[in-house]
Amino acid sequence: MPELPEVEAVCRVVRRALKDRRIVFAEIFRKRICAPQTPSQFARAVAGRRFQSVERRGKNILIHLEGVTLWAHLRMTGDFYPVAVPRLTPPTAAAQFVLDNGRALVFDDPRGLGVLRAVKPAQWKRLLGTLGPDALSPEFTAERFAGLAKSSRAPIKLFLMDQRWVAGLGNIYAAEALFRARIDPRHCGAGLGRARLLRLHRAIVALLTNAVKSASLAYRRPGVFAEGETFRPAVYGREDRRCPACAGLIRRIVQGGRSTFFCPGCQS
DNA sequence: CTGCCCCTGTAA
DNA sequence: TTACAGGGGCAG
Repeated sequence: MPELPEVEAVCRVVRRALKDRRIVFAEIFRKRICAPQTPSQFARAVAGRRFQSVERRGKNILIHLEGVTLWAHLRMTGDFYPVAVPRLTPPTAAAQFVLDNGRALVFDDPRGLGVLRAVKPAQWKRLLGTLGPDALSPEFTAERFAGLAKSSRAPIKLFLMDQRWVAGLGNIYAAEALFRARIDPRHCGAGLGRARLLRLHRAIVALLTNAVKSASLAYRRPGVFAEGETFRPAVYGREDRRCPACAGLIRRIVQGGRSTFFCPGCQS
């Protein structure tokens, strides 16, 4: 999935598509997507509502409509994009929102792991309450980050991916940030010095800031989050290839059931 | 902490 | 055929 930068790019697409629009009705093609709400409950909740704003926190998308909020999570393969002709919805579409200008916003999701839900303020506030600060928000300060990491006994890679501490990093950017900060993903936060934690904080912010620009620029083809020059991981997905910094071989290990890529030479 | 689950697609 | 995929919730 889309991690913070790609989700941000999707938010911009949604904002542009829904600006000044009203959702006439919604169609659910995969009922799991809105569970535990039934498709008709969900559709009824958003039908006829005028769009207000889009908010993002980490990888969560809140589409505020008049009177109700549409909470969306793209998980692994979710994606929003506008279509001109609502009848020509692709087979992978999980849901579609038909708008008052005759166009539609499609929620596409080949794997169907994504989440759509109509929520009231109390619910989405509770949801946000479980999340740490967005990695690109002013609340994500070096002090706060270092303080939290300092008391964590989990491997730092897992700490970074835990949305309760900082929201937005996933498997790719966690690995890339650690490479950039030259920190071994197996170390625990408590075992890292303050200087290294501050360096990691800076690496995260710099990496994501840059990636937001690339992702938004690259965002054109539905389902494709970054292509070409815009996305060149240094370590992610590059097992046994050469490290761009030291030319040593990149390694793959498993942490929390997911692949971690790192350069043993650079990251200690 | 690990492993399994949700689902489908793709590559080895 | 198997392993793996940028996520996350759950049970043990």
